[in-house]
Amino acid sequence: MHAFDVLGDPIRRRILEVLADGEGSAGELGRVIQSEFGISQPAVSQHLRVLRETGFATVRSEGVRRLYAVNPAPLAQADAWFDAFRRFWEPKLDALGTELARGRLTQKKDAAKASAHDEETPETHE
Amino acid sequence: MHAFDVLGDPIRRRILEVLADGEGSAGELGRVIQSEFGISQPAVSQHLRVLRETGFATVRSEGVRRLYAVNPAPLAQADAWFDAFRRFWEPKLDALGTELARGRLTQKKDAAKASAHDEETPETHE
DNA sequence: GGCTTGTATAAGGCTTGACTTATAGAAGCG
DNA sequence: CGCTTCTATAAGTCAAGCCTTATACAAGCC
Repeated sequence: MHAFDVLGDPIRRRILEVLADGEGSAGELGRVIQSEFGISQPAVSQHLRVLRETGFATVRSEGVRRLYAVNPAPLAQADAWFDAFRRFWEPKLDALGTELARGRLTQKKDAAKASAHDEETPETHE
Repeated sequence: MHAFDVLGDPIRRRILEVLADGEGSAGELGRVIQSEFGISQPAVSQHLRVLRETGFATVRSEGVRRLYAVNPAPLAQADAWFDAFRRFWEPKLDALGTELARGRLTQKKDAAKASAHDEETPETHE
């Protein structure tokens, strides 16, 4: 599943937005999402699975709870697709400034580490 | 159709990438896409329709040709979704610098104009 | 151990969207 | 005009993904 397919689902986007405020248990997320979208607990759990398996979220167990958190690397990678188009709407910045603003220089290693997951170039075309 | 659903398709992403190098006719695009993905001419035309109808591409007729070009506004808007997560991978910039880098200040009017299209808040949640 | 709470998986139905082939429409040329 | 080129639309098939209900599993408590 490509990154943009993952982000194509409004429920998964919402889950990530909630997680952006800090980690949360499956139950907490479930209550928020169920109240907002009116879907069942298993449906939420299935979305969490997708986020896990595609690397957009990480989990850790704490007692009976499962605590989810945002994993930034795949998000940063998806966002990088827009690089080819930024010149259409961003004011000119010198190259170094742009790199700094984009975080490419300081985050290269992190991106490499985190993308050890998969989804690198799964299809024919990326 | 949400922006990320549009971008979820690898063929549509590829079309936009090709168009990033400048406008091209449906036929030129068709030849590239067909050779790369092995799909039919109508399939390409249908993808072009989606890009047109969602505002990601514009068309103008020139004789018998139909010339497509990138329309940056919806792309910029889709990219803006990542704003909530940039702090995870971007180095700190003072607020003004960030706004400049993002192009929000100088492009606000363009974004407003172009989003007259639709897709603003089509579903219950955005 | 048995109950309760928290979470995940299984199985099946339904919808959506992307493809195909066939065909239509529009512009230019002889 | 009739033919060719370029592009779009129509209709139908098929697969993928998201949902539901039912159920399983895991941890803590009595």
